[in-house]
Amino acid sequence: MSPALPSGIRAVAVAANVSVSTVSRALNGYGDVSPDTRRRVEMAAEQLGYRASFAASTLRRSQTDTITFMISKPWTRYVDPYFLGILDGLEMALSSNGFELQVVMARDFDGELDVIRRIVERKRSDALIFARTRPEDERIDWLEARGNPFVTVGRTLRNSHSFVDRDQVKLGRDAARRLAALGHKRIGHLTTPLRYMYSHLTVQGVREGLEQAGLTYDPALDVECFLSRKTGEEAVTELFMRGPRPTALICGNDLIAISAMDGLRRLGLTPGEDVALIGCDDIPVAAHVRPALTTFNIDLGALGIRLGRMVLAKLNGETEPMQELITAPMVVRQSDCPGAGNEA
Amino acid sequence: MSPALPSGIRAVAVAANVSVSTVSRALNGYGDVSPDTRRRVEMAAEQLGYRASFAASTLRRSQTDTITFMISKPWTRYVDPYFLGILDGLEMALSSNGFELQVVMARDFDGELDVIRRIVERKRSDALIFARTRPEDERIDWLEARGNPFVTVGRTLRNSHSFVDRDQVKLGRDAARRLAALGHKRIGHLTTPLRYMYSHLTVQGVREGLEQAGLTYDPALDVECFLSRKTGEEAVTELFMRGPRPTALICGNDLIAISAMDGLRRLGLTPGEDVALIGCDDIPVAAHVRPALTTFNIDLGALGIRLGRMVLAKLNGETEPMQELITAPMVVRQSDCPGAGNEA
DNA sequence: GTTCGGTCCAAAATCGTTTTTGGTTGTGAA
DNA sequence: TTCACAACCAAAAACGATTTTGGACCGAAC
Repeated sequence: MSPALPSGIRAVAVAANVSVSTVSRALNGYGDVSPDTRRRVEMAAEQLGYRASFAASTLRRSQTDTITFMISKPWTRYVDPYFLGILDGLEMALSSNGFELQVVMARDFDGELDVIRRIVERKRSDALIFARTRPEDERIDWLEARGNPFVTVGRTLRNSHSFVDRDQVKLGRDAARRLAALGHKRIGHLTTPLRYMYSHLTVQGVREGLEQAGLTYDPALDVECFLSRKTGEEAVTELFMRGPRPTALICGNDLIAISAMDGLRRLGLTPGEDVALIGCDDIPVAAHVRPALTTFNIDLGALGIRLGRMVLAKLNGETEPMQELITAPMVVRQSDCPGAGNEA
Repeated sequence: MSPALPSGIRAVAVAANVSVSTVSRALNGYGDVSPDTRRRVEMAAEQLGYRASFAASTLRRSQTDTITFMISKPWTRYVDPYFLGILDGLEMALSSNGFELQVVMARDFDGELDVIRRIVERKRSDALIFARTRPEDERIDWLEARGNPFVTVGRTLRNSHSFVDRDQVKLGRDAARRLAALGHKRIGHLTTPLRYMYSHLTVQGVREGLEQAGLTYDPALDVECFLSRKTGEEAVTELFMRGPRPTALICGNDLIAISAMDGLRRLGLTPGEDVALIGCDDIPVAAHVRPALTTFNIDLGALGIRLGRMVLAKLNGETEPMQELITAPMVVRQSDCPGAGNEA
């Protein structure tokens, strides 16, 4: 009985007429290999379609060269441009440094920590990234306690970790101040779910903006929207039925704003004339609806790139928390009309 | 010098006062382990936060229990609901069978095959799934030649492989027939990029529908849209400037339709009154724009689940190609108005 | 009192790399 | 001629799990 045919790196070694260890050194760019030998090995590998088994090399090096991004599933159907835009930039930053990006999905809120634990405990990834942070976030607590590298998109109440985030406070402030400057006195706010930290930051910004403009903040003008259930349309109906009507609406995102327009029309009001609207995110359709939506643009690709840089720095031994805020510029279109206070 | 502290499965074995192999058998649900021992092992593992290293168990079993979905990057920013909706259902189908879903992104078209090769040659995944197939698709050729399990969303010219797909032909037919029945004689088509197979199938369906309705198909009424560059807005301008104007537009997707509305208004036409529109995909805003968009809904979650089932069947040894078509029902709203032919 | 069958478990081989350790070859200087 | 030193390479020891192989123990049957 002849010995089994060699496979894997061994086959390459045979083909290149060289030892196994030499193949490894040649392919991984180490020294101690003559240029000639290196080329011979590379050609043999190429010809055999050989690449080091991920499992084997990971096991030996205890490094995956892989970064994992976790997508929160409950939101996927509605805020995808958000996630995919980030992934776009992130992938670019990582792949140009020899890392691979890999994405996993969490079934639901409770599942998120489970997903993270599976990844980390099974050592499938060198670092983690996720978004949609909560004011108190057990995922962050767990990762911090375990000392695992990670970066988030979004802050928490403690802010003890590394993150990249949009400057939501400024964004809320800018929206409120613009509407106030346009003469609006009663400004409503259709917020994104308050389960998320960024919603609170926006509320805070709106409040600051209103107060800076000499208006008082009235919580009764805020309605929390859940895109999967309560759209802007329903929120508008509720808000306009229950008390003195606002003349302007700050909307937590563009989808809320666009469906709110529909709700306004249902009440016989003309969005962009009777009621001003400002959205957030500048999704592709924002420029094409009527009235064209005034909103805040965010360069998601750039955000992704910064995330990538940050996580790579962490893997390079950086231990201090890194925290970056990105300013989202307002894109003025037509939906933010002057308020009655201006006409008076 | 005392021996190093045991770690990994060995630590569990010590804690449970049992041999290493017994721990493995207990944790993986094999026989030959008494219920009592099994519980002791499970408790020890739980307490130590132990899980089998992915690399090690993969190496030994040469199975990853992981399915990879590849997202084509060029489209991410615009057609995202498409991808994430599918992933949603897919994740569900896989995780309930003990498999993990993992997503990778391809930088560009040429990068797609590279990504696939990396995954397959490094044995990172048991099977592959991807969408956006082309009439001739080298990814499929490569995977077929190598005999690697995979399933696609979308067909090719040869159709020799397993896929799940929307019934684009029927969809195009339905759209054309409806508009014809509404009295339209000149029906334009703003197509998705013809690089993709599904665009061709839609064109074919539209053509069939027109001919069934006694109209002749005029290629001069088709304009190819690239969402990143030529939006529906530009396409409408081009189409309406260069010849006899159509009175109805079939749009390859909702984003094209919504931006086409904007283009129509720019020409002084009222979408949904002067020109009928039908979109495709039923994205979240479709119901909220004015006029509310008539479009085709597709249950992406269901599509994902079918994909998952199919790929699992393949891993269970099924070798025959499996091919499923999903019918997308039309959602009638307001944008598809009667044509002049009806009024005459 | 053996022998046999079951039930359980320990030791060792294995998966395919990387990395260490040590050895061989050849060249130039003493 | 010999020695030191490069420059290169082969063999073997990891990495951490799974799985095979074989052995211990116990009760029942002959």
